[in-house]
Amino acid sequence: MLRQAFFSVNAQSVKQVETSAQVSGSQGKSQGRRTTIYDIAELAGTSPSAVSAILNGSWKKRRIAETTAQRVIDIAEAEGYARNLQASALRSDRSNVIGMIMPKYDNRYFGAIAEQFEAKARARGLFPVITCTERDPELEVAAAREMIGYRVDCIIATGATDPDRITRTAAAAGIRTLNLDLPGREAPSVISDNYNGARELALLLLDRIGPASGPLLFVGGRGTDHNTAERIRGVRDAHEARGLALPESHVLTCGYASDKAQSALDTLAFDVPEALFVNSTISLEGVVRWMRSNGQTLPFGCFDWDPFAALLEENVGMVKQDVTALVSTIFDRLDEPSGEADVIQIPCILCTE
Amino acid sequence: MLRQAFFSVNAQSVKQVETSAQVSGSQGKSQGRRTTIYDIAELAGTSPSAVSAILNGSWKKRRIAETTAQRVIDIAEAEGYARNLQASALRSDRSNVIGMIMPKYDNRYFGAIAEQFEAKARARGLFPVITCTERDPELEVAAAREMIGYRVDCIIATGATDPDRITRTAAAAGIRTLNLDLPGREAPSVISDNYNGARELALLLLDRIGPASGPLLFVGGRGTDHNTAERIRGVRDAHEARGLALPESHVLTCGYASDKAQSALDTLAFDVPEALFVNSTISLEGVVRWMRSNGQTLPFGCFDWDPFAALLEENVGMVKQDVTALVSTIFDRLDEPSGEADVIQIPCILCTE
DNA sequence: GCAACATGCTACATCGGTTGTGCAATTTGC
DNA sequence: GCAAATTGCACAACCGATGTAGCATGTTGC
Repeated sequence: MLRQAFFSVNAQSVKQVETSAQVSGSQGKSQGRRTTIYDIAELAGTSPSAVSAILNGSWKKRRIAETTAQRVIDIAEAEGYARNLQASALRSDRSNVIGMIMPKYDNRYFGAIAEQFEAKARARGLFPVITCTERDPELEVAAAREMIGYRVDCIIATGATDPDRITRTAAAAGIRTLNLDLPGREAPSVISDNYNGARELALLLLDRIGPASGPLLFVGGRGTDHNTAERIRGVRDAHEARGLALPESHVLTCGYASDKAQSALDTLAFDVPEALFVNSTISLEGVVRWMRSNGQTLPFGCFDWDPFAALLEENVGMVKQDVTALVSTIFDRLDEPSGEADVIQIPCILCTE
Repeated sequence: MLRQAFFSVNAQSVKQVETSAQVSGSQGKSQGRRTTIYDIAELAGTSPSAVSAILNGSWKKRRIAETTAQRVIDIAEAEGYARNLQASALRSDRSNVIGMIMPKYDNRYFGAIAEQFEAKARARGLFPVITCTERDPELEVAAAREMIGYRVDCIIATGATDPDRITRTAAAAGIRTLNLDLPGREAPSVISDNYNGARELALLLLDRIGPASGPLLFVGGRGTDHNTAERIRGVRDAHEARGLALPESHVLTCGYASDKAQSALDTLAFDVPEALFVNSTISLEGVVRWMRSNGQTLPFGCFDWDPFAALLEENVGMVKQDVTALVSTIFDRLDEPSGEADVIQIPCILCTE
């Protein structure tokens, strides 16, 4: 690790910059003291309540003269005023913050959800706050509690291990929750149609390896997880549709970590089947590492899409979840009267080639 | 899209659940009214200030009897009390929130930064808030302003297009900023050693295609971006070290979008060089799509690592940025006395195989 | 010329905590 | 047995914004 002045000293392609203009430390001329409506009121010769009304836009209906408003707005601008949202939220009991609890950031699916959630939240004038809980149920509740402490308007629990616990915790403070990706029983949910997505992909795989090749190997996910269960059901029904059975031994729900998938395959007690159904891109990492280190090349399909995994030669197809539809549907449900705790399922997109 | 009661009706592998226990809507028995220290004080027969001290841990130095403390704690527990952090932060002027501004979530580098940032922040008792600004300078400042409104203790600007603008905006409110991944002039920065990472990878590529093969083609990134400039410098010096020149025509700084990379290659005015230096995994997506659709297979190296891209047959090497070191160094700098606006560079890891 | 009304603003209580100050009640010192 | 010290807590003044209630002016109606 090397430490140096701004722009490496030996940088030739980068213009050397004058250091005279540097602000020392983080203090500008306005030292620490943040401007409040009281400061502005004094400067403008009005009352704090007028300033408040003017700066939060409610001044028209409070009959404040346009000239006063403009004067205050100009001063606020000049002083670099930023409303203290804590104080505002405390008083008005509306934080305008919407929280999302997210298991991981290590795949495109959750990344896309995060980005679209933020964009849609901002479009509604809400401030999005995402927090990642590493699939740890304790951390999920802790994060929910923290968000409750900030009095967020709503919490969206994405892929939560125990969504109902989050719902109950939040409900105790009068805060709504919605479930995304994994369903809960006590709050409205929006998830993918895991069953049909998995069924289609399994059929594709089975037809690729031909009728005499026996069952697929299902790798990854948690057996207790609703989506994994639905996907297994889809894969099983696909086998049935082709006159095959999927034995229990061929379902390796070894969790979501890639190492787990790799070691599950390493310690397989029977001959490796002719194709694999992989239950997440993370598991797929382990699967491909295993294939590479064993010189195997087995065709696989994967539930979840990744641009580079899609280009691997062994790839037969990937199920892409419809993130745009998922996120916009969850926002639609925000507007529901505080609706029923039912589940909306969104069809997936099968990407072949 | 289909809508149905919890757990699909035709689900066979999933236990049917009794619906009697369902909470209707989001209201539990405790309807909306959140418990405050005043409620608890009344229940415990003490004063609100005692409750406050007990529940925020400062009760020992306020000499409050252990028995009283335990009684209050038990009541708080039973009532499901959650401290109003807005009020708390408002009064104490410490929000315990640390903000991060992030350009995208669509690659492993930023995903890993986000996860490690959150973990480290929580380990310090801070609440991490990340917001993604889609590489839009306006959105960056808007997000910073919003965080300032919430009086975050510090803002970390990751890969910011205009970090100094963020620093100045925050400084006006007395809030510190730090720069990660891309350096700024007015706040402490921690970035990767882009020059040496790029140089090493370029040497690897040049040696792979042999001495007579001419220059590489550099694809992706923004020319104005410090890291891209440093990487170009590294690539250029690598050429020089092998007695080659890197002509301007061979530097395609077409931005970070994958489509841009693809179309830049499609409209190339000269013969494609024998190997590519790709400046991000996102650009690499476009590059690989272009190769696939043109039947080309060119060896490439990429600055930034992706587990599946690493497994593509054309891959020669990937530069993995040391996220653990980057994030822990940025947290170290948080503790500096409010230090100099200098840049610390972290070496990268070259992944071949 | 005076009531009635509109206009443009101010005063003040409030949201839920935090914290310096102070004061009884109890314990200790001698 | 009385002063000094300690223990255990309550009071009240905030933090910054919001919104209701109200109070001066000026304007209109007749």
